[in-house]
Amino acid sequence: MPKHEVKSTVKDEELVQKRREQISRGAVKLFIDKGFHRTTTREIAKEAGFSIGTLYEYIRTKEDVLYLVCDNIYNEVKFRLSELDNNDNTVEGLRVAIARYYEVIDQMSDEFLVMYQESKSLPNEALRYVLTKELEMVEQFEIIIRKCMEAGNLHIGPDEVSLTAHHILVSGQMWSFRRWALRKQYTLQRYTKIQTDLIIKGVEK
Amino acid sequence: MPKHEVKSTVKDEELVQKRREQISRGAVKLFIDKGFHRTTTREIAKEAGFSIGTLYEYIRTKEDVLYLVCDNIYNEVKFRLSELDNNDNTVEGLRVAIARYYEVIDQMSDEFLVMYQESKSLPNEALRYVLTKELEMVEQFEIIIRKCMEAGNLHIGPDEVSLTAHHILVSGQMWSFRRWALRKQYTLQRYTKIQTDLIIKGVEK
Amino acid sequence: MPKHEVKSTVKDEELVQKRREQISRGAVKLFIDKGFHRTTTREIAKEAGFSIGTLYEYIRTKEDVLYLVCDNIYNEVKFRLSELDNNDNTVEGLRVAIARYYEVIDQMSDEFLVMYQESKSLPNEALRYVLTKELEMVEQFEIIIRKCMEAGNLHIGPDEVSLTAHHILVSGQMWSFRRWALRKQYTLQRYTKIQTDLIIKGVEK
Amino acid sequence: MPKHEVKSTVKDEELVQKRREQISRGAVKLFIDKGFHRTTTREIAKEAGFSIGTLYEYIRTKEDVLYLVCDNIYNEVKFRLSELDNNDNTVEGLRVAIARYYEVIDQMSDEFLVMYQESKSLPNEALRYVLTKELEMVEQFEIIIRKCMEAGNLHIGPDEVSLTAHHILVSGQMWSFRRWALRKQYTLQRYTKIQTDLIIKGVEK
DNA sequence: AATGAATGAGCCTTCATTCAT
DNA sequence: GATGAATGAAGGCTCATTCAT
Repeated sequence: MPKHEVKSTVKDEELVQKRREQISRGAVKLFIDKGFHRTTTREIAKEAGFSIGTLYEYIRTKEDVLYLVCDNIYNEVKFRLSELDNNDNTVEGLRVAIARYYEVIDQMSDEFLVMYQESKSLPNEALRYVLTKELEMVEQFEIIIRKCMEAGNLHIGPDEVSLTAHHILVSGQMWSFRRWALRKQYTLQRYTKIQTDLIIKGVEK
Repeated sequence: MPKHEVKSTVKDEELVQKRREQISRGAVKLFIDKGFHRTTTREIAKEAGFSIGTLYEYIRTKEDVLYLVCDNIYNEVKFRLSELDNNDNTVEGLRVAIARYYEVIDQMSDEFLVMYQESKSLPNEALRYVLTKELEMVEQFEIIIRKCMEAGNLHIGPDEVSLTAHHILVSGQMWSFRRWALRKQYTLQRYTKIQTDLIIKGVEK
Repeated sequence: MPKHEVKSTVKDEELVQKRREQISRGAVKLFIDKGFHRTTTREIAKEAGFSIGTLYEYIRTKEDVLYLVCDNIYNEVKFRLSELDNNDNTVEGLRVAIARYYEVIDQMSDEFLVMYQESKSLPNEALRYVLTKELEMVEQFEIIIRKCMEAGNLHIGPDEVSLTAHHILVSGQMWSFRRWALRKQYTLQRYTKIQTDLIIKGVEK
Repeated sequence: MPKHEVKSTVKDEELVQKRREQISRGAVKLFIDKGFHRTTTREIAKEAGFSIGTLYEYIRTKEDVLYLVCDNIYNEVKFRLSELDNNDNTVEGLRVAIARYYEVIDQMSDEFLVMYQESKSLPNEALRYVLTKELEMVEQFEIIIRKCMEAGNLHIGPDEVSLTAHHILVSGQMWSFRRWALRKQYTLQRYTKIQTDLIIKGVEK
């Protein structure tokens, strides 16, 4: 799946990166606050620190901004999770990976919300690209789980690998989606412990 | 939490109910297709079968329509789940309840998606009301779980009751949110079996 | 060639006709003054006597307005020329027809200018429709000329019929296009006499 | 009428000429294709082969480009017609001049169209200058006609001289404006013959 | 109670022009 | 002299909402 491309009239590639960073950073704030549809391009430009004309030197449509935002969040998540790519094939390694993932979500809770609530507004091609990235994250956990299995540290039906991976992601998203309910009752640490136990005991023989 | 009230200029309460039913039924279709923001009030009126003027005799703002839709979906879900309110305190009863819930979600998948993706656009008061309903559903499962526990059929820490209930809801929503990925690999039956085992084995001693 | 259709959201067909009349009448004034591109839709609405929103109940794009204007002018011209459709097969009858045509152009000089200078901005389909109408006018004169020939009152090669008809139209348009130069030196009457002589003597044996 | 002046910040007069040549040459292409209003200054700069900033070193406004284009076309036409300035006072000489003029138009048909359809967008002063040039061309033909008359080769009322000259120009423009209709029926040669006969027989005793 | 024409604030986007480098 | 990033006024168009009939 090729990266969805956002056209810019500006030639200096470095500047384009910098400006898009500004756009994305500003837009998330606004999207968190009012959602994609209620945010105007003028507000986005203002928040990014330049004029509406300049904004449109770096994007072609408002939807491009949404894509930029989603793309940035994913890359950030991926980057933060990349450190997990260790070779610890124990269940403990899995636990750590899950915990790390929850942490990332906890820190980027707002961004997650935006991404999941607004990505449906992406144009088709961009949406497919984002879904691909989502699958990549599922795969990342599938790999970790399989390594545990191959090392004989986890016993689990082959059908359940994918489901468990999905489940890890979803339980993480739950911490973001339902924080209005969950944070009244649980700390991140407690939530992590309970969920991880649920997942791992659930799949263990 | 009092029900969020939608003002109408029409006196005949029965007619109001009937018309709102029409509005909601038509609007869901549109929201499923294009989302709340991309759907116009004119389209809603047309789908409902009457004029834009008439639409505004039964609602005050477009957001009222969204509320009507969310409210209707919740009521439908609640109604379908109400049959579960039995006194079967066995783990098997819990299994059946979960399965029933998944079934409902499977049948109303589109409506679920709408509700969860668009409810953030509700005005504050209405949003709170909807969240309340969500919590009521969590509670419904908490009650079933507690009954199992009190009957000695399930052993589980007190902290985990609420979380397990949330978990049931979320795993159900997952079937709706991630159908693009999950339905390629699982049937509803298989999904139900695996998830239920996960949940129940996870919480059992 | 089917009439190019302009969509309207308003159902009352009579009202649509009335409003479009208003739009066209107002728009010509503005187009005469500033041309199509320099006229804004807001100005068109204001000149027509209603709000921008109302304007867009009767057209879909700004180009529709241009089409309305061109269509109206053509119909007006055609209506005014329709009285010529007599059965006078003499050269005198041709003279009268030409004179009548020049008169119409003289009275609608501004409208003519607009039509010929702006019609290139019409969307393709509408442009073709307008050209068709132009050809119909050529044909109208061809018919009159042929009748003269068949009655033995005019002798002219078959190839030259069409060209003479075009020539009549163009010499008429010349009175509109070059008025800045011609009106200094000629009255309409004098211009008509000279041109007609030129045309008729030119084609006569 | 003094030549309309286009200001430039660049001192080197030779460079200015060269650059403006580039601008004009590129712009005609674009104007032919999309018209003056739909062509952007960026496109003009690109087509000319340099940056938008550089473009504005040689013009002050977009309208200056239009003026440059119109001026260039006129000069080209004038240059091509200058060879006609012979001393052949026969009717044959007039025929040749007309034929030569039609040829030029046939070759520069697109440019003609641009000039006549877009010159109304020129600022007032520039428009007057262009009209002056148009009159100069009329005069050029008037002179040829008068020479024929004085040599006793053509008999024509004094009033008709100017009109005939105008007519020659307009019949030439007609070949450009109405090519969509005329070229289906006539070759340039045939068109030239018929039109010239019409003009000359028409004015001859 | 129903209709649908009218309204206008406000949105996204373009593009001529400027100016610091 | 050349460049191209920045600007913001202005344009076309939409759509939630109202109100006279």
